Amino acid sequence: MQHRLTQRLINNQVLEDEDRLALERLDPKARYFAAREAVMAHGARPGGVQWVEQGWAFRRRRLENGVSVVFNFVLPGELIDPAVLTGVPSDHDVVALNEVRTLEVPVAGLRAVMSRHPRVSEALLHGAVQDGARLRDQITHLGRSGALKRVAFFFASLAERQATADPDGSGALGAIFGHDIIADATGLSRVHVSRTLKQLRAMGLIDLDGRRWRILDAARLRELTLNATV
Amino acid sequence: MQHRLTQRLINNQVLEDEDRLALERLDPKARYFAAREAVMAHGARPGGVQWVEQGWAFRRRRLENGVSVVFNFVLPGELIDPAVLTGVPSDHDVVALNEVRTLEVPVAGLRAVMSRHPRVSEALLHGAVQDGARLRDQITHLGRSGALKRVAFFFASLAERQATADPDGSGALGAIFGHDIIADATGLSRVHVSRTLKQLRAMGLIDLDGRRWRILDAARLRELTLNATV
DNA sequence: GCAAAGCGATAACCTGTGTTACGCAATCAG
DNA sequence: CTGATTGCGTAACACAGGTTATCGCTTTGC
Repeated sequence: MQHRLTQRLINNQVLEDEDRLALERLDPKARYFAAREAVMAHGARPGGVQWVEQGWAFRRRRLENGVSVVFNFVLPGELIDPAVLTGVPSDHDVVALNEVRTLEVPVAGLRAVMSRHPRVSEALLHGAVQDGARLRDQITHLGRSGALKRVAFFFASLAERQATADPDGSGALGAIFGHDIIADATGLSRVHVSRTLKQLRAMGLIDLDGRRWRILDAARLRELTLNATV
Repeated sequence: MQHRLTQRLINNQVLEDEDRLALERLDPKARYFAAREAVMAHGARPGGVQWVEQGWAFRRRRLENGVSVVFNFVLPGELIDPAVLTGVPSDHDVVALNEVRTLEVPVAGLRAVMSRHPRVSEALLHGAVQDGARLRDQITHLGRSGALKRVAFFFASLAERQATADPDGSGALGAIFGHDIIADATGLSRVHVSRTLKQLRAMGLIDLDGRRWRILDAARLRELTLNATV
């Protein structure tokens, strides 16, 4: 069976057939999580490498003061936490947004594949580098933009990522989440998120469709965003 | 010659002797940069992988509006930009803080070593994962802490990183930089950075020694910082 | 089916930080 | 040696966004 991890790694165009086969031969074990259940806990050092096969999750860190921060979302095909490959305990938890199915292989197994199939390592490195780029974008917005741009950025990157994972989409996001999560992802208060969402809705960029956010105009959302000089 | 990249990769404890030898056999070429000179430009897709051999650099992104953001510092032994290994153009530039010497090997050369020495890839993956962790810490502070904690965090992480790179240090930082860089790294205005530094100096945590910052109390700085629940 | 809890909207008020402006000292260019 | 530039300190003022509180609607638990 060709699962989502290989699909995604193949997208990065470094894998050859034999690499793919080796990954598939690992025969991963499925795990299921309900919405809001922790797929992996902060501080854990699990013995298996997991990736999302179906559903969405998000990365969150809880602080002593009860404050929490949301980093980004984990979409199908992405590793729950690349850090398990390095043996370092995780620095955040990963929480299921809706019903999530993951696949898991033993760390040792994947490492063995990596050592015999260097392109697999390379592909994982690509993933980690891409992750870094997304985090830098988030830092850029947290540091240097106001509420409207921050929330626009939040939705724009979500829309983009969903588009690559599921190109036929209609703009409705694949998960349901409330203001609190947007607040933690943008560094704003819940009240101010509410004010800002109202604005974005008035501008016709997003809308709430039942309990599900819908992206109405991804291009204009992206324009609102802070853009780097080329 | 054992250079800084191998030293650092060895610190991650994945490399064996043969890996180290392969890296050293690449026979890197030295390059020199003056303070404030760009080691690598945003948008570049260089043919060589560079790492810092001596001196300090920092990562910065300039935006259309003239605003700029500083991500973090590049210390000896660290890659200028892991993205060159993935062929993706760089999303920020890397600027020398003082006199910097880098070493460079052709991308193809390092990739060849990676494919024959899987532990080298693994070590690079470790580095990328560590980088991600640092970026998440920065996001945490930008999103959920005030000016004092942000600036404290800036100095605390600088102090820690310098301590691992150069454990015998006396608290004086290995580079000279002004308020503008602190402002871009913390997402504050220059004026408010000035106010905040005054506070931190009054608290006896840092001090200015000529034009060089000195960390007086790294432990208390770290305590001031936002800490994750374990 | 009802009470309780959760979530979103909105209002009033407060404050941390941005902005603008100016003065001073140190460094630099000629 | 001197004028220009750059970087830091400080003050006055403005405002974006935080905080607290209240209300209504929806969902959840029993």
